[in-house]
Amino acid sequence: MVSEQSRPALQVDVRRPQRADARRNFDALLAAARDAFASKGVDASLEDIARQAGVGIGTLYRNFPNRQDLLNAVYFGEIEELCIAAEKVADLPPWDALTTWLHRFVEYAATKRAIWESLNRETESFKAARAAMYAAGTPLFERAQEAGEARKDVSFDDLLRMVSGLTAAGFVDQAQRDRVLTIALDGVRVR
Amino acid sequence: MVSEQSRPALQVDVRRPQRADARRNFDALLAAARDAFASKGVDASLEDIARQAGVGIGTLYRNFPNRQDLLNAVYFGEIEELCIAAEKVADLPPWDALTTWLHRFVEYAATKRAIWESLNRETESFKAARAAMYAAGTPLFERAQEAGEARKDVSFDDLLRMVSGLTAAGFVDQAQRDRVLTIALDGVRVR
DNA sequence: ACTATAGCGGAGGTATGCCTCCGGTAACAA
DNA sequence: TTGTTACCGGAGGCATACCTCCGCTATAGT
Repeated sequence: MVSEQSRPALQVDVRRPQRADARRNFDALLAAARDAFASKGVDASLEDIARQAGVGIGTLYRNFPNRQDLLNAVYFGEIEELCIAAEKVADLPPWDALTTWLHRFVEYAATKRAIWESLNRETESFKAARAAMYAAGTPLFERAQEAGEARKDVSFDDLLRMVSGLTAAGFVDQAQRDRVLTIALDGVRVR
Repeated sequence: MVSEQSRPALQVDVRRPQRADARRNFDALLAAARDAFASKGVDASLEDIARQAGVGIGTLYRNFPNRQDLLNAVYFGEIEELCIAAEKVADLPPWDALTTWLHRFVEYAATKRAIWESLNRETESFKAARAAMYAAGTPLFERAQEAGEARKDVSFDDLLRMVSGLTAAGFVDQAQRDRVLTIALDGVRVR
């Protein structure tokens, strides 16, 4: 619905610190948080994350005053990558563009679980991020529909929830995840 | 793999108490636990469950000495219903039998989330329950495959994880859940 | 080299959940 | 009705997580 040309700001007010040691810690925290949220969901222990990052719990809370701030930082980062990825596939054929993007979605989104769990959250910031992601992906989907490749009785919301639901779930291995994803996407394709 | 004729025992050693008040509490606990595990996942608070059931925490622990016992009681009950449901659809046409069972799976399984989360658990009891469920569902799937209705490059494990993954996830409403499930199942159908 | 200060990190207060224990209550039999 | 005892339920000990506070450390500018 929102159709600005330059992607909407989607900025988080978490500033990267100035001093070198602080920046190292900041980045380590983000990386650890990304892993933790991905493997344990949004309720991962913050103390674990700090320990994993090799910093004290105090440092975590200085950079990210509460759980939500940390989650946002990771989450919005990934959403932004997804938006960029959507732009990059724009010149592929409709169906390829869509599936390529969705596969990138699966690869990139280390926080799959967190993304999924937060799909229903009603925070302002989450709604904004969701909107940005939808704004990026919807055109790809509509193009595939108009090209007669994707079913018209399916909404983009259906599709995205299906994909993220599947990818967030735990499969035996990556191969099975891909296989199942492909199967599910086949259901979306016009036969 | 196990192919006994009468469904394997799959019994939990949780005996329903004798006295009338005790039985009431026992049943209330099971019902509350079913709800809680469904809505909050396997990590739902046991104190909440007791409160919800209107009994003291002590009563909960007398009936189910630990979280696992309670989870098993709920979980195995549902698995058992699923096994019975599989027998009941045996005389439908192959594809209908399969999808009917899967839809029943979605309806019955109030503990969808718990079932899903436990799919990867390596407890003995979980492995047993999983085996029972697979033993019940696999014939339906193989029949659909042999009838040329279901793809042969998909395993029953793929299918079940796809379905339970989807149903465990949170959708906007039941209609969307059904819609997405149908789409995904279309991907399994031979075109 | 020196110093001001941004940044560190863990001790500890608060909250919440798990599970045990035991004094009291009420169901059921006689 | 009365006694036995199965059963109740919450207080409280233990563990864990959240988050704050503040004395110490190490960076970066001069």
